[in-house]
Amino acid sequence: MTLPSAPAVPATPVGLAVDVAAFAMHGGELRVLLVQRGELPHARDWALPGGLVMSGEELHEAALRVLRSETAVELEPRHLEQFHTFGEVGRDPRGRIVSVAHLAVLPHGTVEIAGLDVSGEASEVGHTLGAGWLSAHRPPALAFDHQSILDRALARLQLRLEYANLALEFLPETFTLPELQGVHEAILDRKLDKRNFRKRLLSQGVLTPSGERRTGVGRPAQLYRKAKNARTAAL
Amino acid sequence: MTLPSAPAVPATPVGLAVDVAAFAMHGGELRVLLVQRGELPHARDWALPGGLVMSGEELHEAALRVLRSETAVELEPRHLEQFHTFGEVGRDPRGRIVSVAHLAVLPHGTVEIAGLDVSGEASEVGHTLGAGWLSAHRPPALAFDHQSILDRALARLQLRLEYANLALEFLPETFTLPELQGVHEAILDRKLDKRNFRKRLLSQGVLTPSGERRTGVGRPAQLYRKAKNARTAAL
DNA sequence: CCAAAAGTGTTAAGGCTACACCCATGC
DNA sequence: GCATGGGTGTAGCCTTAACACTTTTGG
Repeated sequence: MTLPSAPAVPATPVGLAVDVAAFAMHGGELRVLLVQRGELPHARDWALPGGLVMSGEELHEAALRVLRSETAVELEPRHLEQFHTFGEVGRDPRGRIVSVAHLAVLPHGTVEIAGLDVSGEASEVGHTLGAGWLSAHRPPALAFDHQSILDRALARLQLRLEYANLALEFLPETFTLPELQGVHEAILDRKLDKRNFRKRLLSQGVLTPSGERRTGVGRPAQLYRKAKNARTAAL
Repeated sequence: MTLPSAPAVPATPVGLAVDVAAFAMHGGELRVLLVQRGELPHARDWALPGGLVMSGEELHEAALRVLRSETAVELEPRHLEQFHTFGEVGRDPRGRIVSVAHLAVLPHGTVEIAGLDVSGEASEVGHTLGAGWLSAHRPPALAFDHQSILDRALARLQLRLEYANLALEFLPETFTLPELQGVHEAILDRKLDKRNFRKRLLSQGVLTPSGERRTGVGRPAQLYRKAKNARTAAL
């Protein structure tokens, strides 16, 4: 990086922000955390949580901060990664704001604890009318360029199913294979073949049978946990 | 994106920059454009071209501007994409600077025209001692965190060989299959099997024989050009 | 005719898809 | 005993990797 001591054009500061697409499972569906804006522009529209980056703050810290400030409880993501920076000049009517978009994965149970699961009235926190976990594949109309951000977040999440095993981070410590398949299906938004899925996952060696079984309606299912060596990262 | 009207911590502005890893082929080797810094910190060290983003300027425009300001000639990239944003607090000793890193591909002949091909004295332009096209896989020591940026740029470039057909952008309009294979090998930094390479590329249908042949030492080679429908993009 | 580089096919192995029935449990 | 969901195997296809010789030209 070369910083010319006297740039040709005066360098009016550019605002730097983060936006977070935080995903969790609820009722077999993939949900994304959205906030209902309380201020103009786009008042009452839904948006991804976001905010300006502070000067001594790492990008991922800023992402965690905005995530936590939008909900009453302290969300603890299992995975957090930057995936694209949105900087188009006209993307925010308030001025030049460049946003580093992040993808977050929250564990099982998050939706039940933090925020309502449907578009109903949620806890009123911060500068928003409320927050809610809404359908990730069929969200309401979003403010600014947040639909593009969400589209790209979903694409990245789907990539991470293959290369990393990010689906595991959506589940509790122990889980059954049908549950894991449900997470894949919710993320990919399509059905998968049971036998092929089991074959593939078991041959990857990322699952260890816990020995326990989950009982309920129908035949009990074997419980698994993430193997010691299982990786959850990729390029 | 939610911009709280009164952030808890005062939002001292964060500097926003771009850095560019610009690649071109030269002598069967993959080269990257580096500038030798004329100022502290890291004076006389090599670095990727970069600079602050101006307030009305798109990110890709800023990337093009720094690319052009470092070399005498007007470089015209065949491909330019953002690939990661580097924002660690301590990455630049001069203050909080977040940099959106870009990958650029320059066509055949660029190295010969714009800048020297080795680490010798290059044209003195701008705020640097000079610029040069140096080995991308075995570069000299780089300033700041630029080695990490270069590593990641190379990884992205290698990805783009598979999904897009980015290798085509390194070559002149017509080229032979052994030349194309050479580009792949230079980017991947390993040898490929000739028959498998030809089979794969020809079956993709992105190449059209031009009918001409390239003569020289040994048997003349068929010339190809990029097919009309060939794509050069991916996620 | 020799050097140099271009061009050409086959085989084996592994991964992916499609597809239908039996099993264990609770009620 | 029946409803519910869990669990299992095979065959065809395609993709990938390994591997050596012949062809065409210029000098």
